Amino acid sequence: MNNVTTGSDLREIVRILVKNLGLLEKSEACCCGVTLTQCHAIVEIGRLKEINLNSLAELLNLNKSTMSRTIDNLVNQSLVLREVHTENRRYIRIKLTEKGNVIFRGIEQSMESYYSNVISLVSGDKKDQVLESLHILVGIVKTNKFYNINGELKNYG
Amino acid sequence: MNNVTTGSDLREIVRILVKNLGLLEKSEACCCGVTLTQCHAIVEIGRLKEINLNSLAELLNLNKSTMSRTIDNLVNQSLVLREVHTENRRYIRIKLTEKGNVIFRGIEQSMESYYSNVISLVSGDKKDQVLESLHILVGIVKTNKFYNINGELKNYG
DNA sequence: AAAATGCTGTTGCAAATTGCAACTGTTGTG
DNA sequence: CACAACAGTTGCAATTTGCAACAGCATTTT
Repeated sequence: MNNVTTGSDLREIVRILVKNLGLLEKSEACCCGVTLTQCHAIVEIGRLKEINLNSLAELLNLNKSTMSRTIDNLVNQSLVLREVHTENRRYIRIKLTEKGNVIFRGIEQSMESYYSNVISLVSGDKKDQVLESLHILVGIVKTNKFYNINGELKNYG
Repeated sequence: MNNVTTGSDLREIVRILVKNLGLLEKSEACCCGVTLTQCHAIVEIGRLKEINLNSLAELLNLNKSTMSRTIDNLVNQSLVLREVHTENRRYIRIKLTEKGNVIFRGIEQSMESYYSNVISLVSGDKKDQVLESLHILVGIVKTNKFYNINGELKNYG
């Protein structure tokens, strides 16, 4: 496997990965009676234990109005608690309810189980290599900038 | 980097990859005045030169009604040609117009350029390893099945 | 040949998602 | 105190999406 002169190979395999994992996430969301965005929100809130609206919107790359309504829905489903921050009343604290936590742990567990399975299918002598490679890619992708067709700079920090 | 006992690491880095690359795709779409779905459609049509509606819908994991309307929009933008298949008049042939091809080539080129850049940032002695690793993962992910929280089997063929 | 079945694609409809802009209420600054 | 800046919410309109019913064509059955 030599002479990597273009990005085509890389693009192709990343395409497949993203597509399959996108489907996986979608399925993961549907199974709990929440939408994909709601699912992402639950995971982020669950990980951070508590967050405010703007931060969550930024994390999920959504408009704050969209985020606000998404939280509405999660509150209505009793999955999320929204309370005014006592020290600065402009902010709200968004947390998971116990019911929300159940969903969250369920998602985490089945994701963990899925990825464990994937790793277990990598032959033993390649596991470290695979993980290292992904780390390398993440390091690059996280800090890399992207120029689109129109020459506009898109930054993905 | 040893003792990979769980899928957590893998999940985390894949998460970041998918998130960043999702953004990339989104940006790529917006820049041409087409939506994300339309952009995906253009790429698939461009690659296959010609395709029918159901196949395209399956490829993009969309309902055929959604697909039909997406094609409507692309036809209205003069990016896509829709004509009845002469041999079997149930089918339609979906192709790119010359204008659509310009967009298509633009997308392909800037994607290629982006991924070339990523690959070029991988240190020389790791390039082969990184590509091999991704191939390994794709092989697994493509054929792997996934059980969600409810124990329902989700198949990603 | 006629009828029945199955397939491809389209449309009516309703629900959900999303972003922009304007707004309310809160905090910090000059 | 007035004013600007900020966090979040809501009105609105556009878009997207899937389900179900439908029309047209092709293949199979009778």
